[in-house]
Amino acid sequence: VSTSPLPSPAPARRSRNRRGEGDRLRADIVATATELLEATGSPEAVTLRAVARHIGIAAPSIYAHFPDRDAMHEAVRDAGFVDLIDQLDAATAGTPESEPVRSLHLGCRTYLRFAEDRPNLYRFLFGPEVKAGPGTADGQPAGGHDLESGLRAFQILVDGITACADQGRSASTEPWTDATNLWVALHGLALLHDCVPLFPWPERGEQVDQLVRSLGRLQP
Amino acid sequence: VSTSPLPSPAPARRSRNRRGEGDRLRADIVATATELLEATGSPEAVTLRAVARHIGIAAPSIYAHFPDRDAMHEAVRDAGFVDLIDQLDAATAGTPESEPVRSLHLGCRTYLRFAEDRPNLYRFLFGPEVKAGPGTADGQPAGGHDLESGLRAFQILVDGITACADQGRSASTEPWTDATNLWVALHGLALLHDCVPLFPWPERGEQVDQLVRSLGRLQP
DNA sequence: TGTACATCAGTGAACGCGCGTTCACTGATGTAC
DNA sequence: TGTACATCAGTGAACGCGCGTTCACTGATGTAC
Repeated sequence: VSTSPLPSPAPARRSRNRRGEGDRLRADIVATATELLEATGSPEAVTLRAVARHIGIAAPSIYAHFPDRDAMHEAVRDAGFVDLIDQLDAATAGTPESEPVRSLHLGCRTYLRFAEDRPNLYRFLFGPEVKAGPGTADGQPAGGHDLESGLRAFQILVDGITACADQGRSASTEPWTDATNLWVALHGLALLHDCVPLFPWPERGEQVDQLVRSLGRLQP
Repeated sequence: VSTSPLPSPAPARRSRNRRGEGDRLRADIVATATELLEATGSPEAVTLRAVARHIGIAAPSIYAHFPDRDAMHEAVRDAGFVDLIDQLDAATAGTPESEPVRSLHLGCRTYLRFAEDRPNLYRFLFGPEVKAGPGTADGQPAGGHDLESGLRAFQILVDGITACADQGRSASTEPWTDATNLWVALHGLALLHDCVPLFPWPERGEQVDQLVRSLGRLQP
């Protein structure tokens, strides 16, 4: 019926895990839920039934690994943050300490490439989870979920600017504040880019570099 | 059952419009749908039935004014953009041409206040609408919806920076590019602020001013 | 002034759907003796 | 080596729900004559 790769259920039925390997299904669930999210862009489409269909299991099987749908979503978010931080770590780990400017640019470009490559996942990671009280229909952004993970990624940015300032390559006197501004700008760029694609955007790499220079107060 | 103001349906039944005033229901639908969106933060919660419940009409009555649910959502978006642009126009219209810097700051602060006051609406305005082909489950950001409206709001920013540059208050040589950077930063600030409220944010007004100065290349 | 009638602004019941979740179950896999 | 049995990794049917949408309808409001 559908020709797109993911939303059509897997044809074959998944073979049952051997004893003691039940946790493999958990990993499959998170991976499939993530793919589904990336393909559809909407968390509401990542239902227990849809995930089960694509894996080739019965829907109730998910309950062995997650208490409910929200827990599954949270697992997707957690795994996504791990991916993001891994990529940032990998990108900045390769650069020598003697080149903090290059390292900072690299980090920011990597951040943006992640958001560019996986826009729907990125939006989900930083999107607001509405948590509604039982029986109530009103929702407030939960906020603070994964604050730890976010702060860890953010610290990379602060360290980058600090390193530049230490070597006289940046005029920043408040790296934390400047890093905040830079993060904010990268976030906005990532989201607006894939939300208003028809806008006459400047060349992307150049725009990132410009933001890094301006907000990181890099010397010309 | 619920104590929150909106999600509990209106108690009384709405009195029928007089003849020739059927369009008043349309306005009520858009207003109620907008309120519902702002209260819940999730477009999925803005269902035909929920809107009808709160107005005090039967759900099928909506079909006299909108062909389907998506059309209702689009009307909410359109009305939201009108609100935003009205506020921006009002804010900048009051400042004299001799003070372009103040005008630019005012415009940006107004933009951000809108996003701060109505975060769920703002996120919806600039959020991606996924349009799925019939029968298919995959979604791509529609993009380009309301590009006109967006460009009109954006032009205010470009004009602001140009005016500053004309009077030697900004070092910008490419107002369009600089306005893009500024818009991106404002957007990111608006979204991150209400999505990660636990982050130790700098004072908001100051942060906006800093972004305007840096990205608008204002002279100290 | 009276009255038949068109139309406007809706209503109420019903449909089929996919969803989250529950429940009792099943059958292969490994283990104790 | 054989076998009873516990447990692991799930299954299949069913529930109640809210949803978008359809359909035939209704009753007040205004209008033509």
